Amino acid sequence: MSTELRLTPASYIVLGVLEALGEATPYDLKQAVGAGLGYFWSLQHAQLYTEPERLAGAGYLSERREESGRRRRHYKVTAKGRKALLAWLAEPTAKLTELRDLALLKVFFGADPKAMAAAQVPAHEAQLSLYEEMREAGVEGLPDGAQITLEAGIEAERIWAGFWKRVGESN
Amino acid sequence: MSTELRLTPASYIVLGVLEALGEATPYDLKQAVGAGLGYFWSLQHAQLYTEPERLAGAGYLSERREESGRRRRHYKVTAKGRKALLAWLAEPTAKLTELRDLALLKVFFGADPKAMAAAQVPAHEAQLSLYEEMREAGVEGLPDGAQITLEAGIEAERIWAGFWKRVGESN
DNA sequence: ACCGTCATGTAATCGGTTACATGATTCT
DNA sequence: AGAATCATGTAACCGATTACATGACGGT
Repeated sequence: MSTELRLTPASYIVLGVLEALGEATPYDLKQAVGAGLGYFWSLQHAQLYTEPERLAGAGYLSERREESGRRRRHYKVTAKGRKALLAWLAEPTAKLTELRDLALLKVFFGADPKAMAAAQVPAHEAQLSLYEEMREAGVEGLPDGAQITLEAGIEAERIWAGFWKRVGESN
Repeated sequence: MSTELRLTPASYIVLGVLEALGEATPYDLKQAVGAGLGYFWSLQHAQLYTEPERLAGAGYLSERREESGRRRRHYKVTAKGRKALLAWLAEPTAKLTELRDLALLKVFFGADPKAMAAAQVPAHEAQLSLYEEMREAGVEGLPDGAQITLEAGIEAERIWAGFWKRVGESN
């Protein structure tokens, strides 16, 4: 049965969110991802339809389809899916993320750093404010992982705002 | 003639490197990318064969093929290519890069932060050392853009090393 | 001569994105 | 009732990755 398939980060996002929600439709996933995770790892909404389908086909999810009306698909993590998720979570990674920052790429190839800074500073500051508000709003309720992730996001935005500010001010 | 085509970051990397090198084979590109840029935005070597082909097909590059021996392909930026590159460079971007960090993703979904920190701290510190050595080695020679990018890399690694260290030490 | 590594490419696959489309709801 | 928005999905394309393969070259 089990069609072999490669599990990508998107796969684990679906598994992880679904595990937290219990049972959900692609639209539920979209809402859940958009509520937080999506800020640092977003997915196209279409992928929240195709990825569960892939996973269900390989036995990581079970699918239940409504009989009437919208015939929505509801997915749930199976034992196999849960096992895969937990195995992935249990394995720490030493992998480093590449920056892949478009603004930096342009500067690397000779774009005017000052002009880039002028565009980047406000953008990073806005994102920083947003994250800080999120922290205020949900101080207690957040699960540990989400809390740590949010802190990471705040630090990152703070750094980049500062970095570009300095670039913009350098003589 | 001009087949329309979307220019991706990979396209601009090829254009940018090629503009700096004058004329080059895919292997030259690979070497050039690996020498620096690749640390923050890497490409598969196969893409350094297919992407120039795409670009040449649309008139952004000219192609010259060796008659004898290896029949290597040599590419050069055309006027059209140069124009596209410059237009891209001239347009500052306010786009923010998502973190998309695998370690953070796992922690978000419940992986043990301490264990993750234990794997991430040394990795980030090693990368930091590497960048600092690069800075020592090439203090004067680097073009401005590369210099700024390197500084950004150093800051980023410093932050992340510190971040994970704190995560690992928190009680 | 042989072997390992560097160099050079092609083929096949597929995840992810973009575009297209229609069904429900809610609000005025 | 009509418009706007939210919800839900499918289809097609394609950039990027993976896998496969062979050629040249330097050293022993």
